[in-house]
Amino acid sequence: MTSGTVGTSGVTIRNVAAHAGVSIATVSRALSGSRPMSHQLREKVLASVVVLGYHPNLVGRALRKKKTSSLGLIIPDLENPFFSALAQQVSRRFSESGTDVLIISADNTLELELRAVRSFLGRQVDGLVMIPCDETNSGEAVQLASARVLTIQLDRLVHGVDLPFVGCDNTAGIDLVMHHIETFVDESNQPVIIVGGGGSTSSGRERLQEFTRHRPNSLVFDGQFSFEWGKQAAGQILAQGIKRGTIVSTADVIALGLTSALISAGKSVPGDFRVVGFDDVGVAYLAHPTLTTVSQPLSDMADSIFSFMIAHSQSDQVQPRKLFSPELVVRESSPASLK
Amino acid sequence: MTSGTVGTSGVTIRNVAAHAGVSIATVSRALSGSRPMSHQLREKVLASVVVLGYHPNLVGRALRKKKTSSLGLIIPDLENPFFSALAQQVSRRFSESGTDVLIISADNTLELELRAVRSFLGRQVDGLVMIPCDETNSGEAVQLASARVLTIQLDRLVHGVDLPFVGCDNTAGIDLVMHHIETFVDESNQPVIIVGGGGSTSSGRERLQEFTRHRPNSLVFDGQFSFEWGKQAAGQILAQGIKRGTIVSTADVIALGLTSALISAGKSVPGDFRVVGFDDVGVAYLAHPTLTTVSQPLSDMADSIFSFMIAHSQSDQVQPRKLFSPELVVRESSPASLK
DNA sequence: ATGAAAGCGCTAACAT
DNA sequence: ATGTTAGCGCTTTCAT
Repeated sequence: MTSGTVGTSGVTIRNVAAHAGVSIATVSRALSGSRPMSHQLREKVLASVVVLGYHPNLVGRALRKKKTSSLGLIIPDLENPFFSALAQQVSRRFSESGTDVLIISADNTLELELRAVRSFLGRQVDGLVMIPCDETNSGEAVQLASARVLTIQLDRLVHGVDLPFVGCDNTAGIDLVMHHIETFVDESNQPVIIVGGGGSTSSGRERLQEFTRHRPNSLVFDGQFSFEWGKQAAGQILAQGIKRGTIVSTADVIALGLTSALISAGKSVPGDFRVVGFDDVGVAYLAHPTLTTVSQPLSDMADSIFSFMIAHSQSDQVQPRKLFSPELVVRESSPASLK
Repeated sequence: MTSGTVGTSGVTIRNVAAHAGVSIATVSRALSGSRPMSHQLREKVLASVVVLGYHPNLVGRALRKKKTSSLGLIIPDLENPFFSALAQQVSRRFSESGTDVLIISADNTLELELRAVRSFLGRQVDGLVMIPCDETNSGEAVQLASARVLTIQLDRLVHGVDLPFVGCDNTAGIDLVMHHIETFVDESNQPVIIVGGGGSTSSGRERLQEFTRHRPNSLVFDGQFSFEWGKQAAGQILAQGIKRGTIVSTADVIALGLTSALISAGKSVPGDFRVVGFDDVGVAYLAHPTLTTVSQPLSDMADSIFSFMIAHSQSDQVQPRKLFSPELVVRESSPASLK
């Protein structure tokens, strides 16, 4: 091989040093600005960098500095629009400050989630943000992570582990929904029906519990956080001969499935069935009818994660759980009017 | 500090070697199985690994092996459901074979896209898959990437760079749509209107071109790939006093925005306006009415990327562009019936 | 079959 | 202000 023209480049700091006629330390300093140096020499080095097309090997740098300027983000499912939106906010917030956010999807699998944790730990990320897959069974993954790197749980809290958490005040969110219903719904005409997303995540469970606390005698259908379950639930409701109701669900993806199936079955929303969601995902306002739902302050949550990561890397105080207050967004599927 | 109980662990291969009373080379071999060794010794080493809670430092390994067992995936926008679905498929395919897929969102910005490329190159990913942001201006990022690592463009082709590409046969997709229209639509009653997603991406441009080739005299509205643009386009169409039509759009996100705005304005879909999308994103079948659209074989595309990456790392043959044939999915927004 | 030692690319002491 | 050198954690020759 003559001179690396193509392929995996392979031009190192040593090549740059040789080309510029300086030591490798000088090259390093010219790039980082970690020490004062003559302007002239710096220019010379920078010129060589450009000529040779040098790009620093971040692996070498990371090994030496024990720092990667990266944050790992593990999400259960890329296709859930709520998680995507959350990921986008976190990405944006850290990008602004020069930290690369690397995302791995756990594909709703505990095995892949654990592997993602191992991968990120091994790759020496400076911090880890995870939306755990499961309230109890993600414990191993979360514990492992937090024992080795600054870790924060997002949206879902794993049972029994006392670790930093940023999420939404689910109880308050449900209370907003119930207040809306008590104000605008004739429940003798459209009784409350609850459709949950399963008890395997904290947010799912908390929301479901608060609903049943308000309406202990209401019908409850419980399944997963998916469009598909929403469709099935609608089928089950109709199969029971129910003709009218106010269906409150613990996630927009469920609510959208519900609405879709109800309308396909010839029902009117909100005429026959009112439907209320939770999360305010982007498509909620595109649905027909547009979806009444609970909106979470995603951007504030991302800010909070960022602040915590910064603060913690300096001092060593524990972070309690940080809950953000959601807001009710009233749209067509359950309007602010009687009937 | 006494003995690392908490924090960034920091137990290295050397600690394991000391604990097991062997050399670090032996530990390495016990873990990798790269050389035959006595069963007894291996067990001893593995026991120490467990006792000490050792996890290999992948940064050290990568520096030495010049291989990271990771694939970089750059997507323009996490919140676009089509990209999310594509990312999920790619993730799944590579995960199965032990390669970690790390995702960075470019947040629809050329600057962030370039930074993502630099980041992945610096982190020495074994391969890079990118859905470029822009047909022409992503050239720098794609060129840089491909000069240093095996890179493949997904879904969108950057103009003028001759690099591996996996995508959909957009022309064929539009032809399917036009054939559907010619078969089932009375165009004197519902004339074709075209709503594009802008000319800055290859798929957007190709689809638009093929539409206008079929119907050179049709009205054309061009914007971006977003729900919001779909809503605006509907407003523009109605503002021109148009009462009926067959609106073909170059992406589902646009079609969903269109449908939403049309129905809000009191129009019937497909009665007044038929609407056809492209991509078949998950929510397309939840919309009201459900969306007639062109479906891409995402899983096959992911397989193709995987095969190519494997093949290329062995031989060195060039990969031509790989185009997959889409299928038409007929739903309610433009049914297979006249009127 | 096992150990000793070199070295991947980089930064940070430590010299000068 | 600049150069020399040690060493981050790991794999892989090269010895034995």
